[in-house]
Amino acid sequence: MENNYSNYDLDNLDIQILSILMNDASIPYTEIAKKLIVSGGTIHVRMKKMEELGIIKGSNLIINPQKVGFDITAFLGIYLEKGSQYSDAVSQLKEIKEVVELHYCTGQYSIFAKIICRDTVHLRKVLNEDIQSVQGIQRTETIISLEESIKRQISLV
Amino acid sequence: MENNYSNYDLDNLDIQILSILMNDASIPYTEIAKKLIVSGGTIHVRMKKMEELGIIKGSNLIINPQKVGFDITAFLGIYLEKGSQYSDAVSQLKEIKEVVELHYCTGQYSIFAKIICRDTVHLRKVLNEDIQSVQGIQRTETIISLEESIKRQISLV
DNA sequence: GTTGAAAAGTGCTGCGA
DNA sequence: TCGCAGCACTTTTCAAC
Repeated sequence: MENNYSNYDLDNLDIQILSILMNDASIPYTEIAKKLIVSGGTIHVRMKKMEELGIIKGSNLIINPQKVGFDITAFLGIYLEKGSQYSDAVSQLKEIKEVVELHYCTGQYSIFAKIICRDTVHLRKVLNEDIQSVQGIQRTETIISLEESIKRQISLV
Repeated sequence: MENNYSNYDLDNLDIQILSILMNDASIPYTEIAKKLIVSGGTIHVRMKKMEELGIIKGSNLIINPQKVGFDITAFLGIYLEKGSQYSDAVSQLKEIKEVVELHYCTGQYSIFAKIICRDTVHLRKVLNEDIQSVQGIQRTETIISLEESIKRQISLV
């Protein structure tokens, strides 16, 4: 695994290419090339470089979870019995497919998770059965999202 | 804007196409067609249908924020003076580029936000200057992520 | 709704500057 | 290191099933 950190030597062109593709990965290289006034080959070389450096981790399709029947987003603050149980708890939480994001945190919670469920019945099942059976968890606090008003990537410029 | 909700009549083929592309949007239709034993044209028709229905919201390039110099992820619980100030606060928070996710919530916080910053200096500037200048905010609680252990999409199957 | 193949457009590679 | 041109591949379209 490559080391994290470091800005490398991303120049302005690299940043602009990323900025465009971060919002829509389906834009063709030739169009980006026209917009930035370089050749398509240059875009290709830059992208390849950034892929090799691990700056680009891939691409994914964004779907509307509500439209495929997943209607509830919740955040879960998790208190662990002991901090040392973190990695154990994580590997158990990874098995729960509804957990889409998980952070090791400062502050009141040891672990902070984002989960997406179909409906209230589904959420209750995940909270009461799946989460509660993870060893090392003392107790949890649930915050339910009633509306996701912003969802975007960081702005590089 | 199309109405949200409803499962539509996504059949098994639609679900499987989405499942593949959600993890890697660069896989060619022809390859998906081979895997699911249908023609490339069918994949194309299904994708077009799902795009028109608003199920697919686009695609994006996943970048490693640390490698482009964004090293700190934080969650922000925001208390509003009055609940009625929500939409006003949201439009002001939208202007802060470091805010990448924002939810209207139940529970102790009115608003829950995710922000990504370059370093501690940058974070302090966002918290003390940008967030504090938003009208209607009473106080905030900050949770800093020391490690993102899981980051994925929902599993449709 | 699906298929298969033709047409159009894009990505990739090597040579030259 | 960058740009250009040719080849391979993909997406898109469409007539036929």
